[in-house]
Amino acid sequence: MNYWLFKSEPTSYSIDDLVRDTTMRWDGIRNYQARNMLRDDVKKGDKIIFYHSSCAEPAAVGTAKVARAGYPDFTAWDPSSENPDAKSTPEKPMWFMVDITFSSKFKTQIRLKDMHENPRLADMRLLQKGNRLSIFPILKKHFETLVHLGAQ
DNA sequence: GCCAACGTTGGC
DNA sequence: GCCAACGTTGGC
Repeated sequence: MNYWLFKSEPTSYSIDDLVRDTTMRWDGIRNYQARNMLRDDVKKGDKIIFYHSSCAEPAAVGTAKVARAGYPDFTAWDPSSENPDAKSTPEKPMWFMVDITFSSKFKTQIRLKDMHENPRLADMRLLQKGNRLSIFPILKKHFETLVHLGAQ
């Protein structure tokens, strides 16, 4: 069992969209580090912190779980998709995606600035300088701390 | 393999 | 809108 943090811009896809959809495809990732994790490391049943980025109040807003482990991101070879990439083909897929399912929406969202003030979260990758990956692993204690704070 | 130019992310 | 911190591209 691994734990992850997934970033999403709420104007594109928010926790409320996930509440509505229940399950969604996490597609369109076009970064090799993130791709490698989606392909090799994100497993069914893994737990996810859903995080809103690039918005007025960046914050962890809920949890989800992996419904389907990595499989080829077919939006890459669909020219009409939002993130087409002609270098990826059905025969040789270059990009991967996973499916995630809604688990919970936090009673209180945990703002980025609050995370910075919590010593238990100090070593979380989200808070490291220069972090720009859209998904990355976190520790169990990070997940549990965020869930605990979100329930208050 | 090096590195400059460029593009993107994301907090502020 | 600004800017730091990347990642990617492409000439050499």
